[in-house]
Amino acid sequence: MPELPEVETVRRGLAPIFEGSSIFGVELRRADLRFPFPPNFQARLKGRRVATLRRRAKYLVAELDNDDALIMHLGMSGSFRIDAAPLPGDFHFSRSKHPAHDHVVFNFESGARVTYNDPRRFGFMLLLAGKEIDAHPLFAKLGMEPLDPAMSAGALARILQGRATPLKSALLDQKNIAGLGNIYVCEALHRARLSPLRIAGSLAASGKPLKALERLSTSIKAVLTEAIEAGGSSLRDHRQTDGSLGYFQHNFRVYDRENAPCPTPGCKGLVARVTQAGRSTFYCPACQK
DNA sequence: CTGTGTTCCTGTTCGC
DNA sequence: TGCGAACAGGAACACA
Repeated sequence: MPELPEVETVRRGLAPIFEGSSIFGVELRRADLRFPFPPNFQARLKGRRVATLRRRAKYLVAELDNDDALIMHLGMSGSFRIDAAPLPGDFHFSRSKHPAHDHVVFNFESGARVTYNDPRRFGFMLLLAGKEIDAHPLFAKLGMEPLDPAMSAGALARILQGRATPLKSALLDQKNIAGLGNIYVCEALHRARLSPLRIAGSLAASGKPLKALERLSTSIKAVLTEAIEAGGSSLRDHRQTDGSLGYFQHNFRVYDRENAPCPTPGCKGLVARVTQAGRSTFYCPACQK
């Protein structure tokens, strides 16, 4: 599931539990996810208070009171679940059988419990010293946040200038813009009426008017903002931290809608599906140029 | 610098 | 109904 809007939705769900709370203990149900957990993972978290829970690209960053940071990535299938605090003496709460693929459990001193579940285990967790984050390989090359004020037609022009790669690939590359994934790239390109197959650099030749890039910038911000407001998208069984479903998937214009009529007013096209870099791209060949 | 293919895993869906 | 193949939101990597 998790592209920027889903990760942001998770962050908003977890923040009231994490921020200002002290970690009583962490349970690991296995030794690794995508990567092994860092050495002394549990010991380094125990007793720490979480200062803030922020998001960078598709990463969650829990900044701790000792200046360490817990980095969490949801991969393809990761999700968090918040369980209500148990009543005093509630044995069942702590002893009940856990669902399949519950890999990490955070117990807070407040009694709140947050469980990380990830069937495919493409997600991972790291512990970094606060100072190390920006220099870490996973963060050092990340591009700009698409909802940052710095994101603009001009910024897109600088990124895309001279690039021979298809526009979709360029937008999916986290080194250019950080946080877009397959769904929202398809959706943003449709809104901007730009073909995912178009060579990225062709939009940004020097001296070229920025009109198309203005549309792209606006579309990216709009689709992400709307998706966050809708609580993200729930494909398959993905849920928010409180168990409710996001509903932005009902607003997809092209994603997973092969052969559906193009939703652009007045357009007679049908949504097509092609493969780029091994992944499905959905777009309207009639109105996306 | 390119794009493509592969890999890490499991679950769901689709075609026969 | 069963069974195998294809495919799925990410991202690093090797390779040509």
